[in-house]
Amino acid sequence: MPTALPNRMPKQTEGSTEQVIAHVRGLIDRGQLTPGDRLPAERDLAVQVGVSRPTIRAGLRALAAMGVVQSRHGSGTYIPDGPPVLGSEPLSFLAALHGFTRDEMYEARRILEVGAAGLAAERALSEHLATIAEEVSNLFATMDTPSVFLIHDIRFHRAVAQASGNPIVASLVEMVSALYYEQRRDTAERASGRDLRDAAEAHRQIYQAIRARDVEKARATMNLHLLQSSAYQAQEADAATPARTEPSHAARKRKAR
Amino acid sequence: MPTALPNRMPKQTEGSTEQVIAHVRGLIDRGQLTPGDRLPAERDLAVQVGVSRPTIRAGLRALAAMGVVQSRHGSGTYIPDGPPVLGSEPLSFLAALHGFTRDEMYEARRILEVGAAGLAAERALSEHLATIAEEVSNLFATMDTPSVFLIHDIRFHRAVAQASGNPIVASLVEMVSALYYEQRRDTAERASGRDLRDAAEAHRQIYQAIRARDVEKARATMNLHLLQSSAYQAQEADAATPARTEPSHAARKRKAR
DNA sequence: CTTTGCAAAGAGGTTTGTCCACTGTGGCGC
DNA sequence: GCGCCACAGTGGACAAACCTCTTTGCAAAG
Repeated sequence: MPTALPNRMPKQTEGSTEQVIAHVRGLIDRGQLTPGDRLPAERDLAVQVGVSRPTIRAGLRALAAMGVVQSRHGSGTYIPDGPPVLGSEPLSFLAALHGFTRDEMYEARRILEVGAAGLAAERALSEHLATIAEEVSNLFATMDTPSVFLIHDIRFHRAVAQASGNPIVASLVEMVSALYYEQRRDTAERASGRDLRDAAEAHRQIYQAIRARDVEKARATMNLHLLQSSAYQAQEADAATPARTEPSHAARKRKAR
Repeated sequence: MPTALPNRMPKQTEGSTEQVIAHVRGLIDRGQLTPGDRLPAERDLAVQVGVSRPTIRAGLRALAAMGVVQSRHGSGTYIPDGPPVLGSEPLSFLAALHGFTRDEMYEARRILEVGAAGLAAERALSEHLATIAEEVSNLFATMDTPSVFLIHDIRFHRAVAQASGNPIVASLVEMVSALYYEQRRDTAERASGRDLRDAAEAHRQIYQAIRARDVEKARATMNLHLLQSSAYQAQEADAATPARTEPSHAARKRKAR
């Protein structure tokens, strides 16, 4: 039994589960763990860190909840590859807990996406422009099926965020957009054909402004688009007001302290 | 074998740990769990959900990592009270994994905080103005101690974000600012006295624009302040160490153990 | 030689059982 | 009446299993 483990003493001063997170963080900072890599097996990690396997699992579970790692049953625990992504569940929980309104969400989207559109107009690469253009055409092609339209709507805004060239901004846009999508997919059918046509046209104008490298126009068109979308949805909500909506027990959300 | 027994229905069907998260989510959506409340004890939750206690712990650990709940040893697990907060660790891990640059971080801050400053100029309440003003005076009072100056710097920007009246925007600002603070507190001492004086003056101008309800000026002064801060820090970095960012041995991916 | 099928190894997922550390509170002694 | 302390309840951690899924490689069939 080879003893003399490197970390044996500070078990009590700090939580063991934070040791796991710190250990993984150390591996990342040291460059020994990059996107796409597989982490050591839980049983091996338990030996390395000097804690039990359930503790390792607790730490990995926390990292998975943060989106840092991703466990695949039977295969291993990996660091997600591809563009950086921030989980949207925390924001979703916050929305449920604090009762964020639709207007607040659209306002946050406006701030983020207007900025992203401005950056995209400055530095979008040709591949980004191609992706954006494709989604614009997809929007026009699916105006008759709101549920599919919504998917391309999301992809358009994601593409613009990517084109901003700033991964932090792109991640934030993605996070807030996910919240919008989550709320929207249930009510997408309410959208009128005219609204969808207006929306598609608005997206086209945003694309053209970005393509023309017109920063101010890109910001202005994106701002207008989101303001109009917010207004449309408010109208829909007004139209479909009273006792009609939720299929089951998800209806009442009143606070009863 | 009779399959659908109402009495005996274990959790074989789907991931047990997601059941825990879904259960808590259900409690929140149903309004039975609001900020400040205490969750049932782990042993009780295990009975309610129908899984074992370690599974409950795994779910709660994930929720804690998302910032949804907060466990206090010996007391219980609570839903955090106060303003909504998004954890900053996920963003910190993303920064370490994908090598976010300081410029990208300042750019994200600029987009968010310029928007927040504009909203604050529109609708800041008197209490918000008072907090902002106090931090401005604190900045001028602590120009000789950079580490303390940094604290009030953070508090000023947090106060502006709060004054925006949009909790989503405030949370996002907080998250990105935390990343800045984490990187900054180690190098705060490098700041020159002149830079701190300029920074304090910039904050004062932002405050005055917000107080005057001048939306455009609030946005412009905040934008300028963050651009200048970014430039200052770039100078500091150049002066201190010509090149020191990437981990030297980030190449080896093979486990050589 | 290629393709298909399956079994074994290895990975994460879950459970049961036990003990430890901390917190809050109420009762006991002073 | 006041302060100290023990107790019950809570989260934290460890251990030893067992299960399910994925991967992989080898053998049998074509």
